[in-house]
Formats: sequence, C-alpha cells, structure tokens
Amino acid sequence: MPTVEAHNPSREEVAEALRRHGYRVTAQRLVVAEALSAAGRHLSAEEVLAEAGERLPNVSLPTVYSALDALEDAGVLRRVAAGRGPALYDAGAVPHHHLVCRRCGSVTDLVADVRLAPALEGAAGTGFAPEDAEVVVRGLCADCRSATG
Amino acid sequence: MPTVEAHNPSREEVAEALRRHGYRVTAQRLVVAEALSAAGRHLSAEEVLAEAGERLPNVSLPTVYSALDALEDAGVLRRVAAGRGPALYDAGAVPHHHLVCRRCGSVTDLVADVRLAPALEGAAGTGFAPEDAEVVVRGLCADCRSATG
DNA sequence: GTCGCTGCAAAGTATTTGCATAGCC
DNA sequence: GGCTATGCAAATACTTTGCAGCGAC
Repeated sequence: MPTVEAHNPSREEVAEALRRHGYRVTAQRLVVAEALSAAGRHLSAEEVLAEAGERLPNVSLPTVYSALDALEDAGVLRRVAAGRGPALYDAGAVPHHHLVCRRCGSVTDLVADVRLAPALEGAAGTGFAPEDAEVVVRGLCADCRSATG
Repeated sequence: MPTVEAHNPSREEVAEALRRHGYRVTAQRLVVAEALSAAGRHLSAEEVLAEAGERLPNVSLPTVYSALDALEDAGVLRRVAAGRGPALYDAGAVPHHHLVCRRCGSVTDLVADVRLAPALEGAAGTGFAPEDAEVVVRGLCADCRSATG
C-alpha cells in the first residue's frame, strides 16, 4: 500500500515522454514502467525484473537497467537515494519525501507539507538547473529502533 | 572550498563521540575523521584512503570502510545519498542541503533556509526515530547543463 | 588479560560494457 | 533501411567478510 497516491501514467503518456526525449518506444520500457507503477512501492532493479518478467518473457537485467535509465531521463520515474544495498526506483511523478533508515536501509514514503521554494531558488542561483526536490529524513525505522534500543 | 563552514571537530571530540557509542578509539579512526574534515568536501572511501594514507602508513580500504561505519554511527560524519558511483562521506556535523546532478552524479552543498520541522514531526508520527533531515535537490549541474542542453 | 580492531586477501553484490541480432521509426 | 535497443555473457566497480595478530581499555 503506497503512502502517496501516484498518478500511474498510462502507456500513452510513458510513450510520449520517451519520444519527447529522443528515446524509442519499446515493449520492454513500457513494461518496466508499468511494473513499477503497479507495484506501488519502491523496487530494486532485480525486483523490477521479476515483475516485468511476468508480463514479457526473456527480459534481462541489463535491459531493465537500460530501461530504467531511459525512463528516468524521460522523467517517468526516479531513482531514490537509498542508503545501502541496491538502488531503488520510484514510479511516482508526484514528488514526495522519504524516510531512510540508517541501520537497515529501508526507504518509506513520507507525506509532509514542506516549503521547498527557498532550496530551489538557492539552487538556481548557483547555476544548477533544479528539476525537483525532496526531503530525506534519516534515522531509525520502527523495527530497528525496537531491535537495538 | 566548502560551501558550508563546518565545525571541524577536534580529536578529543571525535574520541569522545566514539567512546560514548561504545567504540574504541584508534589511530585509524581518528585519521579518517581528520582526513575528511581537512578535505572540506565530500570524499569517497577511496579518496579518504588516499588522504589518510599520507598521515598513517598501511591503512587498508576495508579499515577505511569500517572506520567510516563507526564514525557514522557515532554521529561524527554522514554518508551522503549520492546518485551513481561510490558513496560519498561528509564530515560536517552541521546539517545542510545537497544538489545532486542527475547526469554526472556530482554532489555539492547548498545553503538554504528551509523549515524541516513538519517533516520531522510527520516522521515521528509514523514510529520512525528521526535524527536529521536534509533537502536533496535533483537536476543538472552547470557543467552538464551546458554540455547537453 | 580480554575482546574488539586492523590488515590482507578473497568473496560477494550491484551495475556496466561488448557484440551479434532484432525491431522501431 | 538505418540506427538504436535488446539479450546474453563477461567484466568492472564497490563493498563486505574471514581470519590471524595487534592494541585499546
């Protein structure tokens, strides 16, 4: 159950975004985007492969990585700044915040109303071209907190 | 030139923090903390090894990782949520924000006044024990912007 | 004196690259 | 039809683990 309601872009919208950024539209890329949307949570490349593999045979891990790169560049999904372990991908086009556990590396969504405009303006002032911003809260998740005190 | 003035904790303060968290104080750990402070920017484990190696002979990469783990747990430094490539470490005890380039993975500091209290409160409400929070702005750095349009 | 930390080597995991073929535009 | 993306295999990059000896407490 996702903490944030995502828009879940349609195949058309994904295809459109890919074309607009100069990428070709392939079945693999659409399936990868769809698998991530359907999951409704953060998935690693390997988990994406498992999901996508059920919808399309003979999908390989390198292809998943390649598709994730293209989709990220097209703005359809984003790579989540995880702690340790494999990188996680997030289907949401809706920006939201993340809770990262310092101990186990888990990443969960957080809904909070934070005014990020000052950060975006400050970024633009340094020559950086900001695209989106999120708050990353680091600490201990409920499980790790009760386990280690 | 660091964008944020760090406090650069003394050896005593680092030793104190290690002891308080149940870690032993070793020359390697002090040197790793010192190398990171002296650099005044984000370093990868390998870069830390290069810096530390000049101050202490026979320091190995696994020891650097081990020292970084202990120091992070003791709150002396933090692992920066980087994009691609090796993880970066930040000596600053002072929380600040980061600009992450989606293209080249560079991470630079950002000074901005953002009210993070709502995020911390929201996190605490879910059972998560927040320790610190930062804003991560994603986009294209000046170099990548001019290179690819 | 005990137990954790280091150094070295080696393994393990995550991600990228090379090359021939298939498929989008 | 040209040129990019795929699939497979192999390589690379990063980080962790195992074990014997040293050193902090």
